[in-house]
Amino acid sequence: MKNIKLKVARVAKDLSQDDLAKIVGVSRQTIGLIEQGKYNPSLNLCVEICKALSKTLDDLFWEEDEEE
Amino acid sequence: MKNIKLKVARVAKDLSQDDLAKIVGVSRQTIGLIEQGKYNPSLNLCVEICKALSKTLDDLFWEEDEEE
DNA sequence: CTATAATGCAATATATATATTGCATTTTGT
DNA sequence: ACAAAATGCAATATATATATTGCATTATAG
Repeated sequence: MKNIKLKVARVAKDLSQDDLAKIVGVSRQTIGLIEQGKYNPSLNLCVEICKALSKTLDDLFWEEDEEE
Repeated sequence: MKNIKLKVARVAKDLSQDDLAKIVGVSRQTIGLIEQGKYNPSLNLCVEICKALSKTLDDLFWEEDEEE
């Protein structure tokens, strides 16, 4: 499923996908695909994204009820 | 770094690595290596582990200050 | 309305998470 | 002390996250 919370947190910091990608050291596509829910990032990448956006894992990546 | 919180949460539920592995649908080695901090699980796997242990991502996988 | 930036999408290539098997070592129960 | 279970470790194989490039589309600024 799409990760709206991530997108909101990113735009709240006035960052483009490309900006965030550079900060956390991945490609723009990776950020885009994560926001679109098209894949399953690694824990380390999630943590880096959280730090870049001043959030925690639960803030951005925890869904109370998830379907696949 | 080793994930002590994961190990503690697992033994608190009286589960072996193999038990937990079966519940979340991965191999025993995968659980063992995550506990030893020898790799970087996917977000989906982290979420499944959390659910199996009645914890959240922040409970098991968030470290306030991490070094690599 | 037009230029530019931001995002989506597709294809191929690479790195790495995960599976599998087998065995060694440690831990636990009796 | 012994048996059984739990864990660690190593090698090879596979699936998939991620990189890279290029182009199409959508949003934003002038």
